[in-house]
Amino acid sequence: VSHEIAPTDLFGDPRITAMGLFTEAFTGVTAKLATQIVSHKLVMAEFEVLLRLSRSPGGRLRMSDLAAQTSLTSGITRLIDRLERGGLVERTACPSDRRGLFAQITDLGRARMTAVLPGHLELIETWLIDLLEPDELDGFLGALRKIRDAVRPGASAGTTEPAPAPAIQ
Amino acid sequence: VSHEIAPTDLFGDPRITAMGLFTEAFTGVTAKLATQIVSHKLVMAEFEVLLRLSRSPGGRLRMSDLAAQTSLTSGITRLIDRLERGGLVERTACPSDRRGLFAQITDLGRARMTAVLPGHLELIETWLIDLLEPDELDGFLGALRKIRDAVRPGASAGTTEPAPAPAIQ
DNA sequence: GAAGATTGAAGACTCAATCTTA
DNA sequence: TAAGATTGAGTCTTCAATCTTC
Repeated sequence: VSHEIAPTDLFGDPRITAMGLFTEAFTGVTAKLATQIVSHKLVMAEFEVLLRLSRSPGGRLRMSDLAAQTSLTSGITRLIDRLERGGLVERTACPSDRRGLFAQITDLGRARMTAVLPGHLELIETWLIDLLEPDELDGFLGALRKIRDAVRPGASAGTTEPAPAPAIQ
Repeated sequence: VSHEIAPTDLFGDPRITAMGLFTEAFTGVTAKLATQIVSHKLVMAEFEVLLRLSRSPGGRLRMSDLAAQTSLTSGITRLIDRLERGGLVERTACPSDRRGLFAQITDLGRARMTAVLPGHLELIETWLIDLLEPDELDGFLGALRKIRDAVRPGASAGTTEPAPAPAIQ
């Protein structure tokens, strides 16, 4: 990109700058959202789980599906423990496979989400949507989709389409 | 299936989808980078600290500056403890203010970074740069810069004047 | 009193081992 | 034997309290 930078200057590489921008923008927005979520007695990971359950048919998902979809690779058991202790989710048996368990959102859980979401959406609007011109936003989301599809093949199932593809790696 | 979404459907709001895309893309890229960093006996936060030290004049920064710049709000002391135990950084006194301490990268620390960075840069190229067309990348980085400047005023030190802090959270 | 940094305690995450069921 | 889920041990993070220096 730039001819003025010596090829041995690893630390000043523009790719580092690009990734740094990605990190600072994302963690900055996330910090805004986290503050509001915490004010409703939830942490980010709990909010994420409740949101996915809210959007799932029947308000429930298998523990293993939650583990695959969220960033929590192995901590999902104790996260559901905490939510269950607070009455926001319930564990229910899976009839077709007795190894499996559903995490099911409760009425209290839905009420909590209904309380959190309006403010949450406003913050997304303020710190993401409103900062960009309409076509700039389109380009931004298009780029994110390309990246997401590349780094997380098969992850487009839970967000827009209810069709759950069997996870193949 | 294309039908209108009811205005009261909080859970299906497109703003949720936009933020979800942001999250999945970022965490997906980060996961790729983390794997390579771990293979060099570092974790992401340690790599971040060493990178900042590498890019700083004299290879050193105040503990408080590191705490402010990274996502570690209060854990910087123990992170430097670990790096110092591994011989990658050293604590040195700050002559002008005896309350302060510098974290200084060692030769061993620089060598470690020199070993990690080429592969790191390749991964950024593969999972971020190469996925986008040149002008698409420009637009993407421009959008990230706008967002970063809004959510982290003052983080773009040296480029432009720091923006005034927003009045409300 | 306030800022820079460290410490202890509590909570959360990760990894491997374990248990049950397919 | 493999998959879904839980558990225990160790590590890391967070929060408030503390100590030193400004």
